[in-house]
Amino acid sequence: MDAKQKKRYEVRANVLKALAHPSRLFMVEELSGKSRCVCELREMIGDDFSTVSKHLSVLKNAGIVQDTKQGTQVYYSLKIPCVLNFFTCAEKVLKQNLAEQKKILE
Amino acid sequence: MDAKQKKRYEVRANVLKALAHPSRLFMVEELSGKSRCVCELREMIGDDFSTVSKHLSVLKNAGIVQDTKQGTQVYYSLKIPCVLNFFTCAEKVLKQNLAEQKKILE
DNA sequence: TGACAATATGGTAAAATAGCCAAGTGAGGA
DNA sequence: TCCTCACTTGGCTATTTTACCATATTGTCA
Repeated sequence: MDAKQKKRYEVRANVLKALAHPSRLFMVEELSGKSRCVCELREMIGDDFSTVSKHLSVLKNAGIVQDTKQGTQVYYSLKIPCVLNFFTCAEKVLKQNLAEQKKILE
Repeated sequence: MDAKQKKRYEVRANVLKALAHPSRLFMVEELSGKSRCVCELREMIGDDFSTVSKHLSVLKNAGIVQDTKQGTQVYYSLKIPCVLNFFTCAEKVLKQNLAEQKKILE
């Protein structure tokens, strides 16, 4: 791998890294369809305001979500809907894993 | 989010986390189509043998790849091909990001 | 059997990440 | 204008991740 190729994979990995956290994954799914303000997400997740805010900025920096101010509130929405495909695939991986674990126990 | 839902997202995030590293992403793409032995992957990546081996075990533990021994070599192959979709989507995110950066510079 | 080749594993130091508290910002209402 | 609400940012510590080196392990071949 030369430097250029390496960079290519780094950049891609960063997108995945941004998604690879339970709360952020939850947010992304929650933002599919409708946009939500930080306070709504915070309530659903239950973490500190600052924690939720930082997670959102990670997603924003990765280019996955976008934000708009509406008065005193900030609304986030999903920018690239295809990230939802990750769920479908992750689900497949997990199902397969479960199936194999069952097989071992039989 | 109750404990059960939290667990659900944790498990999914773990699949993504396994993919969220440049070398591992490279391997997954490289393993699409044909299987490769550790030494081949090591040569392509250029890291230490132990490093490559550990990356592979991360992918294996996540259920993304599988391995078979052939004599003294270990061949890895992709178990769940849909992970390749990640690339397509990550690509879209990146393209969009680039397009926006260009807009800002104009 | 002994030695070597291909991997895996344990240990460890450095870097990155997560989540809390406290302090800062900015819009809207009293 | 001052206060408050909805966030964001900075600072800090605990945890996780990464990648190397050294040390097993395991199969092959002489």
